[in-house]
Amino acid sequence: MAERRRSEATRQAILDAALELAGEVGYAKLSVEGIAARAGAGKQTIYRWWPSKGAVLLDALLAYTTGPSGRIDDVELPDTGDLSADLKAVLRATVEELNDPRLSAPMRALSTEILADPVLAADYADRLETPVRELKLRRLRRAVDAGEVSADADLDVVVDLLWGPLRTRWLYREGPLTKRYTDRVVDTVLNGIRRW
Amino acid sequence: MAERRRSEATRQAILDAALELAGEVGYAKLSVEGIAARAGAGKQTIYRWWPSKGAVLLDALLAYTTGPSGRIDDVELPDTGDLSADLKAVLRATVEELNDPRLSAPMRALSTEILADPVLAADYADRLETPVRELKLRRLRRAVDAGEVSADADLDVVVDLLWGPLRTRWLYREGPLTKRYTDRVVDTVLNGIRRW
Amino acid sequence: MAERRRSEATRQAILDAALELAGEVGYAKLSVEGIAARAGAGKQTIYRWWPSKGAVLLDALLAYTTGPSGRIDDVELPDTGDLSADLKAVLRATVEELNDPRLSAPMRALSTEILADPVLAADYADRLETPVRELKLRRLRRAVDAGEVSADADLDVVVDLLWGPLRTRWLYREGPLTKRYTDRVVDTVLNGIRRW
Amino acid sequence: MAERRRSEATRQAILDAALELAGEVGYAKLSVEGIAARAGAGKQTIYRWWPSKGAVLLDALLAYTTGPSGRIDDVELPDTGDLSADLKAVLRATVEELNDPRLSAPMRALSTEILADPVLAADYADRLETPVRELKLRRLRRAVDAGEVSADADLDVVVDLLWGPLRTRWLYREGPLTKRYTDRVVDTVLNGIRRW
DNA sequence: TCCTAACCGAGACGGTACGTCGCGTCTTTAA
DNA sequence: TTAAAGACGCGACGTACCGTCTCGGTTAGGA
Repeated sequence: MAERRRSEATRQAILDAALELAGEVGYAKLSVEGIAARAGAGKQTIYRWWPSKGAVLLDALLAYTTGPSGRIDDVELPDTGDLSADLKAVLRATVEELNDPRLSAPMRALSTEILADPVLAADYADRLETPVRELKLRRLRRAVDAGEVSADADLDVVVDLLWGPLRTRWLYREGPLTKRYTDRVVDTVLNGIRRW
Repeated sequence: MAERRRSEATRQAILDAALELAGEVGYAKLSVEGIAARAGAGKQTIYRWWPSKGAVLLDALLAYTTGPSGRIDDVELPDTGDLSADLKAVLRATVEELNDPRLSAPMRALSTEILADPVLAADYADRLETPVRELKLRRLRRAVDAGEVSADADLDVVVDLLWGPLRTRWLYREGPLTKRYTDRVVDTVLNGIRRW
Repeated sequence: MAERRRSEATRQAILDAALELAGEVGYAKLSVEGIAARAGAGKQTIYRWWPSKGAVLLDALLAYTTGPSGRIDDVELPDTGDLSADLKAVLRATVEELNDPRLSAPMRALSTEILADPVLAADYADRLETPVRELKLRRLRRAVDAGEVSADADLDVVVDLLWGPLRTRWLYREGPLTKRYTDRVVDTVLNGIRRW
Repeated sequence: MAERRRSEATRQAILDAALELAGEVGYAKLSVEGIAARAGAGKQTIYRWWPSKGAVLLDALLAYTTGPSGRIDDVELPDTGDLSADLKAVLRATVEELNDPRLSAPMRALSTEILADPVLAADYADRLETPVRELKLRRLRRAVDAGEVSADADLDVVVDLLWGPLRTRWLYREGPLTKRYTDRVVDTVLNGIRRW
């Protein structure tokens, strides 16, 4: 195994410190030096195990959102048989997360790192974006099977339509994130806007 | 009058330098010092007129995209009477812009600044996002009037659905930006995914 | 005449401001910008008439110490016939001046400029140091004529011996400037230290 | 122990660079930035260990004048039994030092800093001025013991009389520094100027 | 159980860029 | 023509972090 004598306590302290500091001081003032100091760790310890500040954040967020198991795959989106209701419920939960500064601040920090660092972007895609997208696709495929959704819909595009606007709105702070907004997104995606 | 004896030549040199450098060295290495050096200007001259690196970029991009007039409002999206075709044409143009590093690099740099700076975000919204959104809304309203689009569609949401996914895909580098992708977005938004 | 349409009021305001600021903020923070602002003058006005910050200070101190006449030559050191008493009186007056921050601070500022600027040093020598030294030499020559002082004394050296130590002590802050100290200097210079 | 893991090589490089630059560019253009660049060191390394540019110069001069030992106390002024000859020899050596730009330029730079910075002045007094003065006083006390010098002479004043005029002449560039001048100073101080 | 390597905290180091201050020059407008 | 005002290019300031590099001290494996 690669990491043999790594101190688990220190690893946790660093992830915690990163999350806390991102929430407290914001992305712009988040520094490796600061994380190390808050964690009571040496800078070298961070550089030994993570290639960048963003990688620390990614690990921290993954650990935080998935809990101790670290597994995403064994989760499923709700499936009550009513796609519209299920999507609205999921998006409402997302809105709640994005409105919680404890989670939102580190996510914004991570996003900033991702924008500037294609390697981190790929890592993020592999470890968070893709598995989560797979969840969403599974739910949509079931809706196709159930005859709720047209068989020739491009489900990848549908995922982007459902979650993309919310992310953009949040990132650019283009407006308040409300449940009314996500409900309308779901309705519009389902029904389209064409007048028949 | 506000700024009276400001040097127009220097202002232009700074905006040009900012755009060039963002394209050449990328966001992470874009520095006020570098912009000043490239422009043959003093750092103080930049700090005198712009509150931040991002504000310079915003001005630079505005000047670049709107040309010498600086006006956005007197532009209109194409209206051939076929909404689907018009939207696809516009989004294809957007794809082309986002695939051009000369424009894409500074836009990415600006986005990074916006994420971290709410003041800049508001400025961006006022001066670029809102006027451009208004263009889009005008075109959609005409489609409503023409009976192409359902009268009870929330046009603000529709704008987000049409342009949001593209922006997200570009920002997070989640996949290639192709005309096929935007065509499908348009089709899906227009038709919806519900099976009738 | 060289200076034709020069504004006397502005000249005075600048000299006053220089003296005041040197006293208030100390040499290190004394700036042309500050003097101009305090005097309500433009920076260019200072650069038009003085070659350096130090030259302003020199003019300011000359104007202050000599009063409106601006003449030094028609002054004389006291001559009561008792050289020792006269020298002690003069040096006590000097001590008093050096202990007065209103005069001492600008003088220290001027000294700092002189150390770094040989041109200013020459100007200072011509306009202040040399005339004052001449006063001192005249008094000593009278003491020689009166038979109080040995005819083969090098009076230039004597002037340095009498005033040099005080200046060094003041510049380097090597000890308190007291009348007891200058009295002893006078006694020692007059009597020598050799044991007969 | 205070400073533990400080790099001795860097320390030396900084002191050397400071001395060289003071000699080459003069005080006015001596900058921390320049010293760091010349020494191949970061600015922060200088600020970490010295409170000011002047403190670097003081250390550099102390290291240079005392050699690797760093001790002043175990030196003695010459004592041939002839005070006049001994003093003249010492002052002639001082004249030579002050006429050597390699030493004189940094000393002038240090003096300029001392004028403006009382803290540095105190440091200078403690570490250079006072020990050297003690040397001088020891030689004079021996002359008193030998009966060469009157027992009621104030030896502190005598030190000032012997070395003060030279320093003033040098600092203000009031005249050439010659051996003839210092010889006359010694003679005058020893004999006094009173006509008996 | 001891030895010894890897890991740890701490933090100095050479750098880069920050945002600020003041320099001396310049240009504009008003008197 | 002089003056107030202040923008300009420039250079240095002192600070914050970067990522790399020692330094002991500690701590867990394999001998």
